[in-house]
Amino acid sequence: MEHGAGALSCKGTSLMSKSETPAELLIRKLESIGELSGSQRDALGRLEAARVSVAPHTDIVREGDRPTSVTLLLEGFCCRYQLVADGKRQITSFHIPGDLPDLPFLFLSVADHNVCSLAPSQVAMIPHKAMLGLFREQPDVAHLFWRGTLIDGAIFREWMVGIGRRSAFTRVSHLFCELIVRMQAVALSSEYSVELPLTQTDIADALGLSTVHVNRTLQEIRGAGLIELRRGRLVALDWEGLCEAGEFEQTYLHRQRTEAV
Amino acid sequence: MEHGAGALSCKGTSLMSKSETPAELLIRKLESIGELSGSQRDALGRLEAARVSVAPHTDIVREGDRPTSVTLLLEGFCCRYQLVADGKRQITSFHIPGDLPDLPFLFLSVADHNVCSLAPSQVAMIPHKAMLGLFREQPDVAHLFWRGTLIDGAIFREWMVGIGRRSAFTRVSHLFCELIVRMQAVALSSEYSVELPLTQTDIADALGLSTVHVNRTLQEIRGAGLIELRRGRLVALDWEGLCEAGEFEQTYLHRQRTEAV
DNA sequence: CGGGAGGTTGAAATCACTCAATTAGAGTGG
DNA sequence: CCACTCTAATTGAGTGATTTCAACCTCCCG
Repeated sequence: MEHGAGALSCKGTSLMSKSETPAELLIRKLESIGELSGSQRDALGRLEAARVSVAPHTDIVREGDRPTSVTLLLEGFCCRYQLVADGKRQITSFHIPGDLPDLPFLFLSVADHNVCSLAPSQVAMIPHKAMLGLFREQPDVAHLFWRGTLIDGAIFREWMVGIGRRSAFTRVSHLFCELIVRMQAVALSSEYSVELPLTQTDIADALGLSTVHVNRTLQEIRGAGLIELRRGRLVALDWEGLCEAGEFEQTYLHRQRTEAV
Repeated sequence: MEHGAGALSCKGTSLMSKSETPAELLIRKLESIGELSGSQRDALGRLEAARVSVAPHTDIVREGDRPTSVTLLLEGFCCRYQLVADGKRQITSFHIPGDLPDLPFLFLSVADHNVCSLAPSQVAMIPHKAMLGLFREQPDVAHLFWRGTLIDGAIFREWMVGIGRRSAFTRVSHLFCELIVRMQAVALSSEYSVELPLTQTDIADALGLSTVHVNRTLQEIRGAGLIELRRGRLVALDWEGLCEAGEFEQTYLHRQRTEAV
């Protein structure tokens, strides 16, 4: 891991896909789920943060940890996961740039699950103290972050419904719909095409399926002409059809507005 | 539904199991997951609230609603649930007295799931305005409520792990462990015995199983001498064994302390 | 041009579901 | 107090979705 401390508003390095600062990304994310005033944006810009590169498949938080800072994903992809007795893995969420996967530990203190990177990633680490200071200064910003964690919860519930009550075909389609909409919201998609560095094993562990079955299900979805998925790129060839196949209703994502592609 | 407005601190009616006010219950709940100062307790006591009786199997919130108050469950039992295309139901959480099942809609505005009672229940309805006023006055209390919703999220994740990766036997055992610990935390259990007004269909819908399979699994768990379950009362005959069978680790519940029985 | 991770395939096994009755229990009204 | 009724629990049999196991293929990367 390379470290680099500094203000969250420092300019992005060459690795940033756009010349955008971490603060700008965070603001964009928050504005995709609510509204910010000028002074609130300013306060967010003053957050201190350390910038870190994370190799793929590296744990960022481990069960039992007591994190002292919050991780803002700048680039890449990561997930939350838990392991069960016999070694099986359940991925409980995927995270894209703009997400704060370990924000819950700001108030839960001790980590009850793991967070790890799935692709080479860049993150900004914001000390808990800085977050709490921001919340004291701007309580409404705290409420917006809270809203963010509540949307996380809504996504958990939606996944639960999928794992518990939907067929493999529906589940996989639904996941793709969700990821596309979420990535659109932070402008990480061109049309209905997104970069998706997931293995079939990752998808299986997220949806409570076996790899073999995910493989066969993907072939079905491809066969229905709904998607194309190769080399880490997912394209929805038939968005309407994919939504229908996934029984996807995006209300649970609680977008303020969906940004045009 | 009978209505009755008044301060949240008004004395409970005859139906209250203990002569405890709604505010006292709420304080007890919050203190099971964190700490409150005297002035914070006072502020909680000043919350205005309307008291309502709810018949069993009555929806309290419906998908698409825009609630304007928060529901504090005083007595009884309720759950969150979602329906899928073919009519199947997934219960995403169970709620016991002290819980605020629709708190998320304070910040999400539009309900993305349903909340309904499973038993005859008493609730206190606290206007959103009153909650927001409390949060303005006592930001740390807001953080404690936030912590509560984060624990909700942790429970969602744990359920996801169960539904996705654990056997029916483990899942059912785990659910019982969780409910017993949660009810102990608000002193609703005597020893390892709790009132549990759930049908096998409810359990099935919560765990992503069929009723038939739940029935057979219960027989197995009973057969192993771990529990007794009749007429709405669950008794853990072998607590250690039940925890082991359910692979139950209670860290995810993030108790401040576990109250003695 | 290996080597390795990830993807694909086939066949057999199984957990859990569906369907369809049957039984038990709690509440109701005569 | 007993039929009646409705809901919940239970049982058996047959089915099916998904898993497991094990092999093989493919593509990327050094």
